[in-house]
Amino acid sequence: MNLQQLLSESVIDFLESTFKASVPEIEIQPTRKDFEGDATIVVFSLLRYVKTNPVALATQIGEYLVETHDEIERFNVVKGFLNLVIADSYYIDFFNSIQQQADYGCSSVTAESPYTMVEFSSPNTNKPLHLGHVRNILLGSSMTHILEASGQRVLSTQIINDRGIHICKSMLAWKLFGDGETPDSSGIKGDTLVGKYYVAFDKEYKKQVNALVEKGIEEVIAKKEAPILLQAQQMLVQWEQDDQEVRSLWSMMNQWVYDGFSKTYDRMGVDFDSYYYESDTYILGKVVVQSGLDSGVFFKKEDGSVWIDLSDDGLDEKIVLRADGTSVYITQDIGTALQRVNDNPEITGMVYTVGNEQDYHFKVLFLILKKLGYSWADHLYHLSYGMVDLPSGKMKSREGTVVDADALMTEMVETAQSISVELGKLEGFSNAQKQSLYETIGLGALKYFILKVDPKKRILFDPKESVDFNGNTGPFIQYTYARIQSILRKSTFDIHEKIAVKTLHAKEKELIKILESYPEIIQTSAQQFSPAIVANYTYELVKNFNSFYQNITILGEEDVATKQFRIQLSHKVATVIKSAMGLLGIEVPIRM
RNA sequence: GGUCGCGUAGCUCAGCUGGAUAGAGCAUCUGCCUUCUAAGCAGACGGUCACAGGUUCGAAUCCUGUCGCGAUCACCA
Repeated sequence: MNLQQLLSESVIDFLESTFKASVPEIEIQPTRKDFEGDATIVVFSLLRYVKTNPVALATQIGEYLVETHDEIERFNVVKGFLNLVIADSYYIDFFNSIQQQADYGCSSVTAESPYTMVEFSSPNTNKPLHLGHVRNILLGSSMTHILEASGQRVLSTQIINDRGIHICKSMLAWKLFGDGETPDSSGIKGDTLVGKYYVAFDKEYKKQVNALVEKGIEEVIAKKEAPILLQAQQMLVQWEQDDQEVRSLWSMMNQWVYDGFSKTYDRMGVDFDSYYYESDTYILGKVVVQSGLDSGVFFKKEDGSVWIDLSDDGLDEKIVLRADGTSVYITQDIGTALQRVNDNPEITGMVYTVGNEQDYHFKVLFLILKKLGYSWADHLYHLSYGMVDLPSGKMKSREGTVVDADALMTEMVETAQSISVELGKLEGFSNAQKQSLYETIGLGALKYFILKVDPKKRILFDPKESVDFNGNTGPFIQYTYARIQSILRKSTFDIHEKIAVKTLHAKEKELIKILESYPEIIQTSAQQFSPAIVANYTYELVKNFNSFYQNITILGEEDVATKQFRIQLSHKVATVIKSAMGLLGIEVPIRM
């Protein structure tokens, strides 16, 4: 039991025995820094149970606690606030207790732990990943780490939208204008190459539409009847009919894209435990629809289309199968969900990382799955996030106003390089070391920049201003970590040896208090599906360490015990920084 | 129009299970590199927490309404 719980129970007992008041809970919060003390009990809230004057009550509780708990050194009362001063020995003991724990903050997993599948990225196969995917991937990937640290078993996955008219467009354009170009022959990354033909299709399509309009055909009709579009549609039909030539072209170009994606994922440092392809799962939903039809969850209209009535839940009627028996989007999602549980029967829940423009879709999907009666349907979560906007407005892939993920990473790494060079850092490093550091710093800046913002909020991303390296940023945190490593390198102490310190400097105490809250931060972050909580916590820890670092001598301390304690404290701060940054998928360098 | 989300310093964001005088970074200005890495530290300046009501000892935080921005309300995915 921690001190908070101990004090809280103690106060409850005290109020019970002295005032015959049964108080359900005592909330203890950190004391504001302008007041003396470490923990504060707000007595106002107790006045409901004990009719008395707040100051008198606070004083009584304070006296009782000082008398009964060695950890409470003294107290002061300001209005209805009881500020408790906790003895240094408590913090020192606490620090010693966590000092050896390598995985401090993380909960262990048992066979009974929840088993969650996290879906993220989920790209189309007709174009490269862009800035929007970057946010998605970073959020989803980071959540897998955070959920694991909070004590869950986690599987990461993605559903790849590998079928449909959009891929046919790329395929067709490649056939028409490609001249046999391949990633190998051109040296272009596979996904980029396929994306190039998607743009080529659109260019030709627009040209044809304009030509038709000039001939006096209405624009609406021209858009539907441009020959190249009809050809693409024909190709889709051929695909569905299993036409050998189309299928093999499709396989080949999709493979190019996967090879390209996998390079991007590698560079970002993310991976997946499994992959699902819509071409495999789009039929499965239909089976579920049939069984739901049998059990009365769905109903059929005269034209043969299948619907679900969600009006009792405040939503509309929703179609789940077209009159011609083909799937709609939600049919596929139902099928995919089921397929995943079939493949991994132990799954107890799923997380979908998808932009907030699909909030309604997931509300409907989850409700349908619940109505179908699946046990895991109670643990579905839509990790919804805001769009990434550019200063120029919305990103449109067809208009070339997207920020390509690969180009973005390269740009970040180059920025890291030019700033490093300008500052004259990294002298004496080999070229390979430098390059690897630029990569770590540039990507750290990008990842942190995106993850520190509450997922719900929109991000305005200005590529020109790029990303800052000062203040609440990835590089600042990495830099602090590197400095600590430098101290540890220069110190000759054994970090594991126990030492006896009697009193704490205010900055030391502050650091220990922040370390104390780390396990709670991980849990909150997991519950709220927000890596931003971990990110902002890490910044606070780092900021406090920097203040400590600049204002207190560590290596130069005369008193050996104090010196050693400070080194150990620094070491622990470093391990927590590394752990927290690991949850965000960000590397920390030993030197920079 | 219905539904959902957002609105906090000039800018980018924390804080939101109700607590004391509202928190950082950037930008602007002051100091601090012969001393553990100055990508840093210490400080100054900067606020009608969109607006109006309500709930109560107490509201940026909870409730209602208004305004602004965005998303969504397809037999698209």
